[in-house]
Amino acid sequence: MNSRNVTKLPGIESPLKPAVSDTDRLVDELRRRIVNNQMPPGSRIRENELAEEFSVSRSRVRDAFGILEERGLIERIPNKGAVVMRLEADSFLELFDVREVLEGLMVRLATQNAEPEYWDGLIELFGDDLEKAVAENDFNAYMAAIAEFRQSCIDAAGSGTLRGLLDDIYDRVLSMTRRLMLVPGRASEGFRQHQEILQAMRSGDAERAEDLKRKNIRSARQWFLKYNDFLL
Amino acid sequence: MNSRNVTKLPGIESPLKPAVSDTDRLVDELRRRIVNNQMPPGSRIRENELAEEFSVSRSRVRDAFGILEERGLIERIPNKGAVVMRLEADSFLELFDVREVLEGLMVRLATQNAEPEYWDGLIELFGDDLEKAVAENDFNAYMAAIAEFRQSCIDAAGSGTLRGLLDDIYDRVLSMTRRLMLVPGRASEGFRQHQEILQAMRSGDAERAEDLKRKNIRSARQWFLKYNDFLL
DNA sequence: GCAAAATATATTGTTGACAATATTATCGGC
DNA sequence: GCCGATAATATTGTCAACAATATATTTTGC
Repeated sequence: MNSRNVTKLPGIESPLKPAVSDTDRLVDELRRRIVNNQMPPGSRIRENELAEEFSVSRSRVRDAFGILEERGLIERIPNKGAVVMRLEADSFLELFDVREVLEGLMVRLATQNAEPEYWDGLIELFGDDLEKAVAENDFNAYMAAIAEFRQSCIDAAGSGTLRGLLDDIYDRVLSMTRRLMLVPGRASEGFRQHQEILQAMRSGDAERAEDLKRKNIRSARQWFLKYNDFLL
Repeated sequence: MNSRNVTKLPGIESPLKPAVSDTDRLVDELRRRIVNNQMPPGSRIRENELAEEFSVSRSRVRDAFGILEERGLIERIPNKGAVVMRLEADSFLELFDVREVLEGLMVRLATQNAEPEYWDGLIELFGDDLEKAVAENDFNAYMAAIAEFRQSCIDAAGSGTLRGLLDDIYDRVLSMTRRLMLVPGRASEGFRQHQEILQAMRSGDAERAEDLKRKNIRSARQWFLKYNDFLL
């Protein structure tokens, strides 16, 4: 798969990407800013500003915008400019739907492809310490654990096609995931669900793991629906 | 088929944007040629040739290439050029996997959202006449029916996000779908499966429809696996 | 003073020229 | 004739100037 779809997890540097063009660097940095809410939805982005800031020609910025647009991270209005994509509640619900089936597929394939011991590290990670951290509202620790779970699953699933789709979706929903974590009770529920999923994966029950993962996303969807007035 | 913003906001295909740019026209035409095998996988595509043929500047061709690359239809090797993406057996299997869950989601949502009578037209289409046509190897009629089934489902599902994903995948697998139809027995099996799915949808059983659709793709995957020496 | 027209500024869209790189053709040496 | 080096050609990559469009400001008429 093309190099552009490689998504860097926050904080993790991907070492296997030597040949990065100016455009790629721009895409990466802009993506980072968008998913970190440094450029909140609706922000206007001017080609000249970025070209100057990164000391590249405006053409490169333009190319980067094209890619970001195709990924659904920004919106370009002809002759007016580019703004960070603003998601409505409807779009989030749609994204939950596709996440449900795609992440379900992810854990199913991962379970089928990996040896049971592959999951021991994650099972330990999702242990008592993290449970305590979640109870004490240490969201950074939980987010990091979730990210590692996700990455391990994608790696084990071994499908570049799936990885590309999930990475795209991840970028679009990351900020919402973080906000959803603040809803009282959601984090601890999500934690327990991940424990269950990991048990199913460890025991090699791919069908059950898929089903549990789907339930996991569905419940997240429920929480979102209930609190979307506060979340959006 | 408004090409560019496939994964954009859900809802109305903006009728107020007939503003098709040169780039959009190029993307559409190249997409057409690729999925119709007029430009078979591996074909080299030169920027200058296309620029001249369509009487546009090379920059537009370049922009179009960027979009096609992001959609996985072409591959660009730096300083070497662009070639129509060549899919290996592995990639096809990966695509079957994601099709399984995404098309399953498609029929589930469609069943939930549409009135039962919505499917009467399709049920009639998948009737005795088409069965006879399939038996007599009239693949054009069958392909057209499949396309209509697909389009009706996507419309009923009403998810712009899902539509975007499915459209991308469709482009990548269309030529394979056509070839798979030639395998003796596959077309008639697919026909029966679609009849079953439609029955489930008509009766409002979304879960069953989803399950049947997933089985449908899985069986297509089996046929592909068995005959991939002839198909690739 | 206000509204509409006219002007000025800022921003995006497009192009052709030029640079960098890869591919092909040519040429000598053996 | 074959092989490697070198020149010629073709193709892609980059840029900066210019055009088109939208936005902000000023002017004008009443």
